[in-house]
Amino acid sequence: MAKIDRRKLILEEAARLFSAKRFDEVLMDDIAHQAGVGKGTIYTYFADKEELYFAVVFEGIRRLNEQLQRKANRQQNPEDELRRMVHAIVSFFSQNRFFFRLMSHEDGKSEGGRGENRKRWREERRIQLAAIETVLQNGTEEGVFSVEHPKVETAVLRDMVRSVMIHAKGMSVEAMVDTVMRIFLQGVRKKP
Amino acid sequence: MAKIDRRKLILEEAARLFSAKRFDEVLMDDIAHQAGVGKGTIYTYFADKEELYFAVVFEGIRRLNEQLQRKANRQQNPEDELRRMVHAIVSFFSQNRFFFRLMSHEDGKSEGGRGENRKRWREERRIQLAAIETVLQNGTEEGVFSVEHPKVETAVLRDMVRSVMIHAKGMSVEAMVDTVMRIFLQGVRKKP
Amino acid sequence: MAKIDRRKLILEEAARLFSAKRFDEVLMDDIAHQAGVGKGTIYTYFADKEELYFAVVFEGIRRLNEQLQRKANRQQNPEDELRRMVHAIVSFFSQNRFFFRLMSHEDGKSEGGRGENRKRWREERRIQLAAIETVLQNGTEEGVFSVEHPKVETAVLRDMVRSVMIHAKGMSVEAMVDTVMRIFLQGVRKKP
Amino acid sequence: MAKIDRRKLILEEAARLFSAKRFDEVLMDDIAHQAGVGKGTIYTYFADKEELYFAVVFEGIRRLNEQLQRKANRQQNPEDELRRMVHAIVSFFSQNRFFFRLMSHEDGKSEGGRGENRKRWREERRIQLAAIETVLQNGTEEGVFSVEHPKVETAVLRDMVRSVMIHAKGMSVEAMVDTVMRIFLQGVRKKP
DNA sequence: GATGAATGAGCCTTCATTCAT
DNA sequence: GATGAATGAAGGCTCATTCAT
Repeated sequence: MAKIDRRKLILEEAARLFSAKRFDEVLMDDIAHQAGVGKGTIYTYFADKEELYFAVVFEGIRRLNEQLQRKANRQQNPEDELRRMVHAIVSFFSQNRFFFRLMSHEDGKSEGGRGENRKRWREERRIQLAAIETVLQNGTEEGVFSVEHPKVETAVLRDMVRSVMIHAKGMSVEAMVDTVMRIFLQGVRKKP
Repeated sequence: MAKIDRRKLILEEAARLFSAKRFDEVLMDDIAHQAGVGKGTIYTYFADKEELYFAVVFEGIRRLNEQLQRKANRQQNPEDELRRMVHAIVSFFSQNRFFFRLMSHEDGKSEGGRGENRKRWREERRIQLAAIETVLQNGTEEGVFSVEHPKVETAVLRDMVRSVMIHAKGMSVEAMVDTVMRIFLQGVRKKP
Repeated sequence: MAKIDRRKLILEEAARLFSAKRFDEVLMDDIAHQAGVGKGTIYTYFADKEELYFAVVFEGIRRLNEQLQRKANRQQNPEDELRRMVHAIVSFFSQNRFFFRLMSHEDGKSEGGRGENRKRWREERRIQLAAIETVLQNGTEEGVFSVEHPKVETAVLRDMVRSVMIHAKGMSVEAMVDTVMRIFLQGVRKKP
Repeated sequence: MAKIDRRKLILEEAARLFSAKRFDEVLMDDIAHQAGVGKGTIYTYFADKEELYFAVVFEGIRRLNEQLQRKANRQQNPEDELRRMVHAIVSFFSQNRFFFRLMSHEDGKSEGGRGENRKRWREERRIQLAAIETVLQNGTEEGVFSVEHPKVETAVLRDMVRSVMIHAKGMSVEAMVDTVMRIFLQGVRKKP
């Protein structure tokens, strides 16, 4: 028993490699070798390099979405719920630097990938942002938040997390969450 | 006279293509063809594909830095100066979607490029952020801003611009600047 | 079974082609095609065109050295032993015109080849000549030969073989051996 | 005045380079640069790289033939005349290592060069060997030499020179001539 | 199912040659 | 005539993909 799940192994090593190098710099050979499987085996689980690549990206998004869904839908004050979600994102990426880098890459690219993936990519991102957006909107309805363009504010929040993670490498998870929340909630303007 | 500057031509078309597709999806043939020069000509100006790629990236950074330097160093109140800089960034990228996408890609990549480029990349980014950071710090000294981690807040601001530009595609430049400034300065927490 | 040895196949066809044309006139495509293998297969066995080229040259030298070693070390009179070796060289090259031409090309070239090959080339040649030199020296000790510069005389003998083979194309192997031996042993001066 | 003869300059540098490297390793750029002329200038004097290459080879042969013709046709004893010719060859090549190497390369090649050059090459070589052959035949008629295959013995003599020059690098011109003459005239068999 | 040797389409790069100055 | 920037045909090499074992 404990039969190794080759698909998962491949996915993990591919994530590690794709996050560290350009698509063309990552060789199927490398992935196979790192995953400890034969090169042909990869093609048992994934149609081609591109499919594997997107499988990696989607897997990352899926896992994060899972975390976000788990943290959301709780009955509590919007600021706390928001903090919980930011915490979930930071935690997730702290433990999955690969996905973090990967998902950053893709953002904003216009082509690449058979439109099929492109489309799914957008959909997954939509789902992810929707989870956060819901919290922002609930907060607005409760008079706690003041958001003018919910979708934009949502994206900005998520990207602030990304930014802090890149530029505050030494910081603890808690400190990063605090920093994001402080800026996002109250801004940097000195209060009287 | 008015001899065509082939180097510039190549750089421009390369920027356009690299911003739209993955590195390996952009063919030297395409670039040459789009730039209306012979394929060999590219190699007169750039050692290889990678060097061209980074030349494009660095050219974008250089131009933006130029804009930022021009807008900064003015004697005025910090909030206005900050707005001017955010405006400069948004304007620049609105007119140079290529560079925008390109510079996003590179951020956060860990390898890729003969370390040489990697190093220079970091340096260029440092210069860019320093221009913004100075404004934030001046504002803090004047008691207008309240920043805890200047470098982080600086990066966050720049990435907020990036985020808004990606997610608020329809918005006017002014509206984008307003959105960024509003969130960055006062946050989304409803004021009493 | 009787699986085809692709490395050998490639080596053989490469020898044939390299001996007939200039290095740059021989295409990797041709070699692959002639050998009946895919182009990529060549690179499974040889790092690049140059390595293949030298592998061919070295293979030729190695085979000839083998022949020479087999013929030498026999207990017999030096003239007969020498004749046996000359015979071995002539026979070998008669059956391997490729190697013959190839090995001639390289002789005397000063650069070319990553020094590594250059060095090995000299070493292989040294071994080859040493086999002949030993016979000359034994003969000298036994008072049968009169050589002043053993290394030079050795090289001259080998090159006489080369010369006869080039310029006496119609001759039988035996006749060529006779011609070489006659000139080398007694010279062309008319004896009284 | 003293207008530089560009054609000669190019020919000289080309000889130097072609003798040191493989045809494909010698770049027209290098030749132009070494000769201190523009790349285009080469094409004013030579149709293409191949023509330049053969012009170099033929120039070498022509010069050597000139030397041989000058030394021959003298009324003197055959051995002395032969020695004078061997001396001429050794001297020539000692001062023109380039041509030496170059002419060695070509010998024995089967293809390469538009048949035109191939043909001329054979012709030039024939002329060269004929000068030596004449002396051998005169000597035979006078009962001084004993040659069975004049053409072969002639070629062998010339190649012995080549061989000694390669393998007795330190030797003086005189010593090389002596060595060649000794072996060619009396052979290495110990006389009683 | 797993494997990796074999494959060849595809692309980067080189460099002989041209031609506007 | 001399030049060298520009050119693109040509070819070495890579690497995703296949398939016999």
